[in-house]
Amino acid sequence: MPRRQPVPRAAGQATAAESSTKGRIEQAALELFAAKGFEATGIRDIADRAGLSTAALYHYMGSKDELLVAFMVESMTELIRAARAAIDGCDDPAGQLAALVRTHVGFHTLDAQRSLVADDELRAVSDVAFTKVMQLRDGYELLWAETLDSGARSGEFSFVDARITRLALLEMCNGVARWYSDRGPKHPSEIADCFADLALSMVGATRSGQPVRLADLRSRPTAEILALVETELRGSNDSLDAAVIA
Amino acid sequence: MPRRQPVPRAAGQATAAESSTKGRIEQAALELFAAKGFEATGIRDIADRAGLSTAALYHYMGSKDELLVAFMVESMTELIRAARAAIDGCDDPAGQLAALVRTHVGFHTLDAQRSLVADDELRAVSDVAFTKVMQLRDGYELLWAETLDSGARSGEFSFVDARITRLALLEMCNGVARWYSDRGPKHPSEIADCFADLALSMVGATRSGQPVRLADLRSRPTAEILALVETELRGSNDSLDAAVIA
DNA sequence: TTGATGACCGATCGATCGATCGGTAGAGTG
DNA sequence: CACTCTACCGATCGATCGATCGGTCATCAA
Repeated sequence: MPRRQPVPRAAGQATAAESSTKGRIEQAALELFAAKGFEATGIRDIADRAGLSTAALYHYMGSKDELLVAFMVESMTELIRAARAAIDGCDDPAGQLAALVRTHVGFHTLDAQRSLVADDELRAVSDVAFTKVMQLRDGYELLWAETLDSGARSGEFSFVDARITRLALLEMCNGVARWYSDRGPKHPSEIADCFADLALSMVGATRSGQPVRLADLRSRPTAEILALVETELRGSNDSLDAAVIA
Repeated sequence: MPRRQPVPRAAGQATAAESSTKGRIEQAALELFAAKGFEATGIRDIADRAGLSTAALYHYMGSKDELLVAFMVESMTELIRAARAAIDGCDDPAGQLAALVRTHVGFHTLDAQRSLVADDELRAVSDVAFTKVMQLRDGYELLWAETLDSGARSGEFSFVDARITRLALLEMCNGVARWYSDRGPKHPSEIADCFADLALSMVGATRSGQPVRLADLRSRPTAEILALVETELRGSNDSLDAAVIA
């Protein structure tokens, strides 16, 4: 029975997540976690999909739990970085909100599986990792809270309760990863734009009495924001290249 | 070791879900499914929490899967009935939307655990049950789709895409069961009102050019809608009484 | 040619899974 | 008193769980 050869890889060359054995394992695990849930996915399922034995899995990973935690930490870290970059230099609340929403929705469409797992499997991780992921999430939600607060203070936004509005916004945007399909009728950028308008309406964004829409904003174009998201996604999907470059 | 006596129960008397052994099992299972997820919950966990042996469990239930499916079918059926009752006699789209949102949010706060399980564990049920639950859910979402469509046709609503708006609304409302706590600062009725306003803003509800809020509607009061929800919840939480009455 | 290293596998560990068995205690019925 | 029924329980079933063991084969540097 032939063994798999080590994958030749030139430094700096772009490498898809599935081309390395470790990448194949992560991709297999991600697909199964997203489709069946973490608890319902066995290591034999992962091994089968990756085309390996269960023993070989442990040559590349620590444990099933560590795999999940890695997905979550990576996902949240990249999302935070993308969001910071998207609102950077944007000082009006409406523009910030539109940037946050489009970044979040872009992330949840372009990497729907990892986003879904990161959002929904928190209860499966142990106390230590749970705390770490929750801290990341709190930091991310702070970006939203600050944007909503500044909009409310300046009078550009009007809503009854900031906390409830933030929770509603975030759940609405998280939900994208639950129904999005790349075979659906809408491109991620269309969905992102649509959600930005929904969010602006939701918070009652107005300027000189008139409702503000995405088209009215002198804001970063959606293509630019999605490019930011893709940069973050590419950054971790092949951590090998990052190691080579460093 | 003393055996548990059969619980004496007068016909028609109100009976909390936990007072019968079957009710205790369902309550225990529900709490665990909601907290840890269906797959992560073992029948030994359920038995321990209900104060029984695992063998005794099967005196009252068919299987772990049947328990889950029952939760889902009950939950969806009651939600549909409550929603139909809430929009009954309400012919303006804004009033219908406000009724749907408040019913949904009421349901997801007053029975947060069952709502959470019904929404999030669909992937754990087998093909046959999956189809059945999906049909129920499709029927429910049709109520929302029709309301959004009629509002768009009449010009009272304005949004870019009806499907995306519906999905965003539903995910936003489903999310309530994920963060609601009865020890939180807001009463279910306050959350429901807040969400109704968010939804009306989101769909761009206007009347003669002015934004429509919940307070502007000649709509069923929230207390009345929550009472409808509670009636539905009471209806199934003690199926024993229903059997006695029938 | 040898020795080290990376990539992997077959076999198997103890634990836990959902579910079932043959029972037993006690209340109710005739 | 005998019988039935409900309400359970201890023991255990085969299956599957995540994880680990001691290997084997191929590559490559010395």
